[in-house]
Amino acid sequence: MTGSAAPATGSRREQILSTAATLFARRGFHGVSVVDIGAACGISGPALYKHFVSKDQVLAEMLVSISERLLDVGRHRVATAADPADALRRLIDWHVDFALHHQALIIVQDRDWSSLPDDARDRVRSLQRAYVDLWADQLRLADESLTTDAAHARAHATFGLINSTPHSGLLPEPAMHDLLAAMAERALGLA
Amino acid sequence: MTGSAAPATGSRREQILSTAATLFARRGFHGVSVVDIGAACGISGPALYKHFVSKDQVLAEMLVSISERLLDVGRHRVATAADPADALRRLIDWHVDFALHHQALIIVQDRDWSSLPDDARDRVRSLQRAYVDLWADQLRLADESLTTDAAHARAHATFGLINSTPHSGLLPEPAMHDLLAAMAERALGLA
DNA sequence: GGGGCGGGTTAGTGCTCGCTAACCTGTCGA
DNA sequence: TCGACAGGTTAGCGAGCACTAACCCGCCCC
Repeated sequence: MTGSAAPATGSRREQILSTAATLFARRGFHGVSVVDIGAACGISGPALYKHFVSKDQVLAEMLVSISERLLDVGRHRVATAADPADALRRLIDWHVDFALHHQALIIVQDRDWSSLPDDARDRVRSLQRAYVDLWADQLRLADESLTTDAAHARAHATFGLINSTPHSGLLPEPAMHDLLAAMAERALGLA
Repeated sequence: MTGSAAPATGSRREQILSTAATLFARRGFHGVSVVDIGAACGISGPALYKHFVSKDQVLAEMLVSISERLLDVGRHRVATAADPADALRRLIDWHVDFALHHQALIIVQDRDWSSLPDDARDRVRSLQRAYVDLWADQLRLADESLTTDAAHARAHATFGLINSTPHSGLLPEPAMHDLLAAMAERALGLA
């Protein structure tokens, strides 16, 4: 159930979403005005309200949709895996891929989630919780001595490792992918 | 109220710094007003300007001082290490320790550094660069096949792993310390 | 015992922001 | 041909912000 009755052709809408993501990543949600967003899209200021009901909603739509996507694809990867260790490797691969291709969203998600309106924040949090659980479940299947808290802590640490990529875009993409995936696998003891 | 046994010099200042760090971590620099900071300190609003020249300066002082401390202690740990692998283990230990005891500062540092005034931002960035170099140098000494870019990327990823701790304060502190240090060592191939 | 002063107060200023109002225009279906 | 409407414009409002001004009060030193 993604964003219900959207007029399928949202090219301006999507331009706004991706432009806003970049700006939010750079200066933070509260550091970017609707005039800034408009200007970066070639329109100006209040024209944004022809497409979104509020500035908050831009953020909300951005974060809800990526949380849904992370979880959906993650679930699919787990479902098609051979065993827990394989599932974890496929989760790592997916998360690294996502982080490398959506660096701005990664930054915004963990910096500005607290600026979300209440309902969207609840939704994002429950999606994220489900995503962490997905990882934690596989971790516990792969190592039965793990408590749920320890499994969650390991998952969070791995996200931190992978999500660090926007802070150091030094390597070309395939090399960066391999490096992060290898480090994550070793960190989780899959090496 | 406060009359007795107050550590005389700068106590208000430091109360403001630590209170502000907590608030900035929770809602972001731009999401916290000077009135909020004052209220959380038991004084109100503009009283802050008796201690700091601006709201920006509160952030600046906070981030510069922790960047200096990270680097200073880090350098000392390296200087007193037996070999590169030992140095890396000691760096990991120090960073984990710092992250666990200053969770708010960790969050603020990588979320709000871009809100710093120019001079402070330059200073923080150069301190952080020196700190990353400290790690990268040891990584290259421990593994001579590493390029400098690859070493920097590994260091950043390790920071991401360790700095994830504010996102999951699930485990008691010593257990969390051990878990993060072990994951970091494995991620860097020191296990 | 009076004055400098550190550290607090409240009132107010000017700016920026999110958002609304009112208006304009090109496109397109009947 | 026309009129509805999607998507743009500028003007302006009200709130909230960082910061200043002006004042106050207890403490310490001479």
